[in-house]
Amino acid sequence: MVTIYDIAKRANCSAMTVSKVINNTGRISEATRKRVLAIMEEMNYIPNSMARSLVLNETKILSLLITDITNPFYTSLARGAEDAALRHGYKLLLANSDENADKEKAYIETIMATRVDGVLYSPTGDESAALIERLTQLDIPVVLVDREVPGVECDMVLGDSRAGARAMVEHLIECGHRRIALVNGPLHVSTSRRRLEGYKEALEAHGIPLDPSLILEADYQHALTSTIAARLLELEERPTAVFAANNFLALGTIRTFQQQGLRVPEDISVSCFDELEAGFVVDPFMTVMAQPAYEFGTIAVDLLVERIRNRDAARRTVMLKPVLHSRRSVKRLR
Amino acid sequence: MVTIYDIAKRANCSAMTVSKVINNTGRISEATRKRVLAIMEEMNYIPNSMARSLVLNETKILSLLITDITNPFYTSLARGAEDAALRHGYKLLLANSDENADKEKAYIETIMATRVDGVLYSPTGDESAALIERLTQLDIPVVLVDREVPGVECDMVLGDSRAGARAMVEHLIECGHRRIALVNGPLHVSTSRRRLEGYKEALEAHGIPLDPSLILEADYQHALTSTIAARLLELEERPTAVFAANNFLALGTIRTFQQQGLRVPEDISVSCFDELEAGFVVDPFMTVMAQPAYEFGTIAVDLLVERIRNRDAARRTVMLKPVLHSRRSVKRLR
DNA sequence: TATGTTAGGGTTATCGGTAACTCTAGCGAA
DNA sequence: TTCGCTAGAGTTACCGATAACCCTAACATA
Repeated sequence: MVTIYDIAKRANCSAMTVSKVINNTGRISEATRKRVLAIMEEMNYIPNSMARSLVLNETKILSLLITDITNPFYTSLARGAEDAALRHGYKLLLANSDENADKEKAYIETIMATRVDGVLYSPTGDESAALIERLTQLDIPVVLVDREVPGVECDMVLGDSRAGARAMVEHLIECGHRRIALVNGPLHVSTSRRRLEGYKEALEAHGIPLDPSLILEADYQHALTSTIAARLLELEERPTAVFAANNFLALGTIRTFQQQGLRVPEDISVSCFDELEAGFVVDPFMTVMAQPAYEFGTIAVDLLVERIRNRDAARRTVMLKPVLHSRRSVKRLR
Repeated sequence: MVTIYDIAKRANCSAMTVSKVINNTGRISEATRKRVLAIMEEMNYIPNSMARSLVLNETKILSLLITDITNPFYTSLARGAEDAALRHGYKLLLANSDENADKEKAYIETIMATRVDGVLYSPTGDESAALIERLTQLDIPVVLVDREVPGVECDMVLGDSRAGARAMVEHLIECGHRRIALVNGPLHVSTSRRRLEGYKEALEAHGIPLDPSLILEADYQHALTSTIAARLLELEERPTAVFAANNFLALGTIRTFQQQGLRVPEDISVSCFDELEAGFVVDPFMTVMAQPAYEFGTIAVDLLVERIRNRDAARRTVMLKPVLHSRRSVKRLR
């Protein structure tokens, strides 16, 4: 591989001169500059960013750690983050923890070893606190995305899960539903807790008593949802509507219902947090509380870059409002 | 940031000893090993992978450059690649060219500067040949994924676009369609060319004359599809079925038809290459020629890792068979 | 007793680049 | 003529880690 020393030799100058040409620093005569540039071109020189980072103590790399790369919410977020990072002159290193704490830990280790300049972090749960702590100890700026972690202080970009959930459940109530189930994510994830809060608030505001048998907890990925959702069908008094805490939970729920011979929304209504199909599907079916995923990414990167520039600035939290899209999966009763 | 020198000082030994403990090389007494390990833990030591890579001339990073991170085909592929890379002890650096040659070039530059050990590369088109050439010149192993490039020799993992397209069009013919349109991707992408071939083969095999007005060319992303698909509706004799060369083209086509008041499949049938909805959608609608995207990723990484280990091995091409999923978007005539 | 071997470690150079400083010729001002 | 300045370079040390080699005490062997 060609180095600046090879260039220097051929150009009859020192490596420092080549470095100065590359970085446009110092005083270099026009003639020398052109000669060096020509030789760099000719020899197909590619700078070694590791050597550079080693001495500059800066990589110009940001890391984005998400929990599910197959979820459109996170891919949109990633695209937003990528676009923003490029705008700021950073590269984006994407990592996917798959909602798995071990994978997450391994990735954090890699991220630290890579000496990235900052991390966009969607933690798998409250136990991620220790990992965030380590990043902070190493003085690596962190912006939490989508999920917060109790006891951890840092910049965050969050959706308003509580208000969103409440609005969705109130929508169901307005559609005439009173027996409304919640298929929630695991409670060690902040979004699940907030969505549960919103659910409870809505019921209470409308004088509907809380029935614990209508509240289920699954994981945020595909696997277990069906067996869990099936419990709703075994209840003496079935719910008329289900609110799922994310898109994949809704999908699993609907599949379960269909396997049991129920039609959605004729027999039972289903709605969820996060967009599910739009953009992917011919005729969007699901009533959702959509989040501006792309903006999650861009805003988080903006915060992160500012934080890198100024580590002492006040901590900020940006709260993004979700939007209700009323579609066909919810039936209006009577 | 803590270095091995800091550890060494505290442990009363040389940096080399610390390095040996970390890498399990050389001879170190059990007592010293434990002492060093304890101090590393205590001081929160994180190795600097750049310094390491610099001297070892190896990064243990693979790069995956795809053209559209919002397309489920590529996210599945990415997950496969990630899993396989982790299995082999590599990290995966994900980059998204967005079907944009400039972005692609910039990413290739970054990839080279990062000195990754290998590249999984889905090129934006035939013009990518020059970029691949540069990678090869720098002796960076490349595996092409999904798309080949004329004149470029390297390992490849491809889908059988020709056979898949032919089988799909023959399926349409069996369903009674004879006037079948092709909404194709740009012809500077190899998959478009192969799908066009398959389309022609199928027609010819069944004695159906080729009508050039039924062959359209759009880009593989969302933007222009609608205006292009609209042309089909202006024809004197409309097609009864459309075969779209990828999932997003199909989506744009269907949207266009619906905006014009046509129903799919009652008024016109639509099918496409690549899975569109499965996994994302309640009730998959589209008849598709699905590709094993996840396997594209794992196999490509396997090839790449083998290539890294043995640069002189014979070049290999793996061809993956697509599978027809017949669903509701295609109507059986008569 | 002399020599060889080995465990357990240390020295030094190097990877590719950059910061901070130094050097020198040529020119202008005093 | 002498001093000082400046344009246009070059020197040196260092970033953090590792390879390759070197060193020494202790013990075994001839």
